[in-house]
Amino acid sequence: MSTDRQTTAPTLDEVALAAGVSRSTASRAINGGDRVSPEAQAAVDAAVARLGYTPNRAARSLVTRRTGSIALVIPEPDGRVLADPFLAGTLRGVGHALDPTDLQLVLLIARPGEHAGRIARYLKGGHVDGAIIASHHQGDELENAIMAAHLPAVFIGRPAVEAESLVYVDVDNVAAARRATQRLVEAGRTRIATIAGPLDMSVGHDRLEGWRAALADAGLDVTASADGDFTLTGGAIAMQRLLDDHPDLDAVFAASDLMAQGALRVLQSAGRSVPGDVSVIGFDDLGVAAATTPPLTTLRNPVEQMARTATNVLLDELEGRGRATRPILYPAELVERASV
Amino acid sequence: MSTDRQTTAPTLDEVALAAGVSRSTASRAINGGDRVSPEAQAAVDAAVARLGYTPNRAARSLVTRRTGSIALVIPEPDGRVLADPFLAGTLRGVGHALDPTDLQLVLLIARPGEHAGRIARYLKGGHVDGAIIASHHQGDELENAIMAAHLPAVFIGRPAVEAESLVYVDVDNVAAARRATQRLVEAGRTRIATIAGPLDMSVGHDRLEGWRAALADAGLDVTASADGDFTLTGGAIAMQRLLDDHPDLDAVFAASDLMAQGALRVLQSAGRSVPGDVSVIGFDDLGVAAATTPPLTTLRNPVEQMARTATNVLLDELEGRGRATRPILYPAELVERASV
DNA sequence: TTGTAGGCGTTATCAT
DNA sequence: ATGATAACGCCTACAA
Repeated sequence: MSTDRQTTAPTLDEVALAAGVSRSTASRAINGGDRVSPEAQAAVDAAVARLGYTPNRAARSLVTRRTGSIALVIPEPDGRVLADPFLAGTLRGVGHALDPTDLQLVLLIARPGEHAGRIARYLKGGHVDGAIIASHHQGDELENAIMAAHLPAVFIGRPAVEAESLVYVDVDNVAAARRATQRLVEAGRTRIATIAGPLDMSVGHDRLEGWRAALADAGLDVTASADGDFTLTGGAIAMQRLLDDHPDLDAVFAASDLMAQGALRVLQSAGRSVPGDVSVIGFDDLGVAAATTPPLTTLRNPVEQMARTATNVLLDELEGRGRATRPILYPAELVERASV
Repeated sequence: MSTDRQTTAPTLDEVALAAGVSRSTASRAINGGDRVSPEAQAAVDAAVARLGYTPNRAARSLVTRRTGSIALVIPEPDGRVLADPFLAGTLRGVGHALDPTDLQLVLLIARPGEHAGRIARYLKGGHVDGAIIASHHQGDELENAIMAAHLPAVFIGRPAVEAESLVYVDVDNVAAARRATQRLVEAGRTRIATIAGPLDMSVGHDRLEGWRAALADAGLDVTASADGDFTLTGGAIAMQRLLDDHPDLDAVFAASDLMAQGALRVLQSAGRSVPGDVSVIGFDDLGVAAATTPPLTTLRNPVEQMARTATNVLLDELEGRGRATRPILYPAELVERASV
């Protein structure tokens, strides 16, 4: 009846011994308990509890050829995304979806200024069972790496390279941007500008397209656009440029709240009141929109939801429950505040 | 000379075969190359490159008894931290410090409403070689779990339970808060309130203490304090309460920029101008301080730096390079903007 | 310097 | 239902 601390972690053998069964039976009892007598099962359970046994992941992984972990890839070369509330939501979503799973989340972040080569190599190295790619740019080679490695993966945001085998979850950016712009039209605005996102990302591209489509529908001019980089400063610079080139603009659709916030400041110092002189609509509603002056009317980006779905899709594939073949698109709802 | 794709990853055996050496020699060549002839080394290197060999982590881990991964623990029960730029900086810092290491970062996030039990269990399970604990509350049991498991770990932020064996990196919160408050005194303010952080976290506690100390030094009143939860809303609520209880206040030190921002809004709607009627100082300077109206004077929180240091300290211990025994404290510099 | 042999802790196959 | 036994891929004495 000694209670002395084992210095090394208990092994399956010790559990088996303590339970009075063979190692194989113990193993079965621990994994699902198929073809195990109730008594054996109970004995093993007790032994496990008493010894505080946890299976050795490495050993298990070696034979099952499963690592028990999936990667969350953030190939942002300049670390920008990390400062974005987008990442927080993504992380939370993935984390929650993984909770019941006992799968580990391995975070892969690109170094600043680095191309995604190292990450691609890692992914191909078989270190993870699957991957979720969170934000990525044209030309980062991730798609090819994933296809070459036959690694189960799902993208959050439409990949730059479209291919049958690449599954993704995304916001319906075109429709959302269109809706936002329509809202501006409904408000009686006629000279509607946009601050677009980076054009090497599908988000940037799609939101710009939605804006264009809505203006085309309304028969309005589609020349007033400038692109930012999803940061506050980028938004401010773009706004300034728009103001210079189109001093008569009366509305702005910004592809992110952060950029909208930058725009707000520039408009303010230019003496334009919002929404008096100029209406502004942002995108995301991840915290900053409610905190600006005036609070931003915006589109709610269901990041967390998307991340959860992406993870579940990946899990389905890992469990052999089949794989999604079509993209999954979420709508982004309009949130009315005070900037229109 | 066939170039056909292997469907399974190459093993050490195949590398050895291709290089014309034994498995052990190949192994040595791959791990540091000690006691390997130049020719053998070259042959192995070539084989590795040609085959695209990557050591199987599980197999290696099984024999070395090292997992090759460390955990970043975020035991925030309500997911709040995730929305905070603090996490972004921490992540970046840890990530960078890990770059040259080929150690994996495993992210452990508490589920909402959950106590840290599951995480403690995971840590004790020997799944990681070490841990960095990012933000934690009194009573989350992490300290005990870590001490019991003899797991190398470094806290970012002073742990609630103080113990010799618990090493941590932190901002010198007391000194910083004191400096901020002094600045307010220097500006001629005499009725200086504070919006404190959560008091079950050492940060909250320490910054409050700094504020008290400075006021005591100046012989001023120390009754005007209310605590928030590091969120914008929490800051706003606290500010309102302060205004109700101490309508004559002329300065506020908020323990975070987010809370300061909330305070700013309440002050504004109460018709108090900043910095005309009331001076405000925040804490963190992680993006929001520069974006408020007016821009916040604040204390720069060197999160990324801290995270990097914490990681390096952990790495030192893992490499047997000894362990830090005393806490490492960083100063937080005052950043002058326009709210004082 | 090199190779041989044994073992790390699990799971999986196959008799029993 | 149970229990030997053989991998899984790698590292590391130890012997040559």
